[in-house]
Amino acid sequence: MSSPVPTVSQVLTDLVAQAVAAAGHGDLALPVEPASPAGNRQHGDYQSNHAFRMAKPLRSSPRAVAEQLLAHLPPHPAVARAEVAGPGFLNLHLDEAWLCAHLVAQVSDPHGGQPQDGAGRTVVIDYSSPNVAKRMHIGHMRSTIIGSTLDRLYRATGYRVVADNHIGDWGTQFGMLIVAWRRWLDAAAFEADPVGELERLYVAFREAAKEDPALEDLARAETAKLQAGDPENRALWQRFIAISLVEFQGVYDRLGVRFDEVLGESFYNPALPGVVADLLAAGIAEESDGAVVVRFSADHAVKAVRDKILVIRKQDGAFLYGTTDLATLEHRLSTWAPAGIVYVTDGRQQLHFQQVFAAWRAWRTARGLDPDAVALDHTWFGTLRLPEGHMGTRLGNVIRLVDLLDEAVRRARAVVDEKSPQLSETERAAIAEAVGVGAVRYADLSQNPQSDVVFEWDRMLALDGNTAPFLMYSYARCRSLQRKGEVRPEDVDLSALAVSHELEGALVRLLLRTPEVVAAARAGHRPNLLCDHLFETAQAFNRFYFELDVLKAETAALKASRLALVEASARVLGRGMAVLGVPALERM
RNA sequence: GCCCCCGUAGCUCAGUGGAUAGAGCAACCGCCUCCUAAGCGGUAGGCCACAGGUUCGAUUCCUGUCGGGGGCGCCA
Repeated sequence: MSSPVPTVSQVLTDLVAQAVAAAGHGDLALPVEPASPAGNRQHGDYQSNHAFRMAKPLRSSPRAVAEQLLAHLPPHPAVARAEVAGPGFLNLHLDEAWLCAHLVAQVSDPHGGQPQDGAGRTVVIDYSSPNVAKRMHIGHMRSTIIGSTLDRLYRATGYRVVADNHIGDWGTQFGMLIVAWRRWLDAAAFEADPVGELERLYVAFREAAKEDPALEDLARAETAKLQAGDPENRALWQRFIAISLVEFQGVYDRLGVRFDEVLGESFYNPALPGVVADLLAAGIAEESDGAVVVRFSADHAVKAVRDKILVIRKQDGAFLYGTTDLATLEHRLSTWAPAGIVYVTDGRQQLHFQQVFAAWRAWRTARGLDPDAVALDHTWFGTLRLPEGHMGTRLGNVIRLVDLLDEAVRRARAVVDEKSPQLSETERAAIAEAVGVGAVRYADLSQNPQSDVVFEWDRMLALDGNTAPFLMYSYARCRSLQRKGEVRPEDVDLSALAVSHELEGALVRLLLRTPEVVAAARAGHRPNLLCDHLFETAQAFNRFYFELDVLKAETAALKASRLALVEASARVLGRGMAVLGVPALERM
């Protein structure tokens, strides 16, 4: 329907590429370094550092090459002025009328000017993956929130995404649970909080087994019966899964998380003997002390796996999660033919995934198949710890995810009640829910995923400064202004946009950069880049809002222009917040 | 022992092979008769752990040292 809108960086990079060709250096086979926003306003809007790259092969000075590029730079409406500065920077000062027109084109585009570079490609994203029969705690938060944001980033850039929740629904804990269920079930407690009761039963079992080791044997027997298809155990197991999924869904609905598939570990169970047999037959795996292992050589290309062993079948014949991961990989590849698979887990699983990937690649090669048919990516995040140390069900210091959300909403509610007492009870409750949950999501997303996190309530639940509520407030201000001015967003004449003040110019430039930032955040699996940018953009909006009059602007033209800028801001912020999973409210 | 991450303002953290390293919080000084003060402006705060190297340019890349976290055959 509409032609795609290039990013500003793309327009300028193309221009530099043309200058390279016009200067007769098109044969350098050197990809043109993308033009980047200038670090300092005095250095223009964007800068091209490509002359530095070209200088060496040309045996010339960067400065001289930059001068040459400048001389051959084709005229373009975007560029008001270009100059060479310092040792060889090509500084580009952009034309504000062009910037405005480009911003209007961007925000009018169905994709918000977001290049759809993933069009036609599929990516599977594996995230959240909680264990059945346990309530989700804050340890599940990072995978869920970061994963769902990667999901949104990929979709925003045109990919077809298969979000797959690989839940932990298989394993020896079910035997324990079945034993405990039959002995100690508190029916009333189960009625009130089903998964909470399952969790209590599990902990009770572990406690009791310390005193009475015979319980372990009973549990093993029940696990074996379950795996052999015993109808009673199987029915119980299915019930555990069903109630757990209901519980998870409650959290997912609040967090704005949804999956395309929920294929738990048990789904792959039937395939596991075949995987092991195949790997043995292919010579990838071998028997060792009664177990089956994949052994990696001391000079393996992947340094991390050197001299390491991946066990895929235990001495007792049971399979491990590495086995399941291999079967899962095969299934995903044959079912969805993805260009990539992204696993979002804790950083402590780095070695595990390196081993699984290496084993799978060797297996592919042994079958005469392309090991590079799919890009495997383990996107890991830093460990979440409590100020006092580690957290665990058995340590008894877990913070449940629902409790975190409830506390966030409670704090948000106190602020809403104070700031907006005129709103109805229902509306204040809805705002508090959105603000609280948004704050939690943003707190996790706004730092580098790979940093370790020490969980602190006040930081996680902050409502001022660089937080989701700040973005939400900025957006709500746009809408408030439109209501007061009695303009419907869809009626705003965007073409009236012009820059008459440097605060407007700064805002326009930031709004225009958003698609570049979304692309970078997706490519680097770094949602925090988008958080930073939206925060900066919202700050620029608030400065504009504070300093300049919109509805009371001196002239009709100025008012029209500023209303256009407000609408453009609302669209960009709203779109960006949607990618982060932070709700955009009409008022707060 | 080997492998992976981290060390940036008082605190919590961003950041990039580019020009003068940023934000939030905390501290201090200001701004609501005016479109939402969940906001805006200002002051103060730094050997980017340390030492070498790579180059036009290193906080960023490489090597080493020190300090912290994590992982390393039958848990996930």
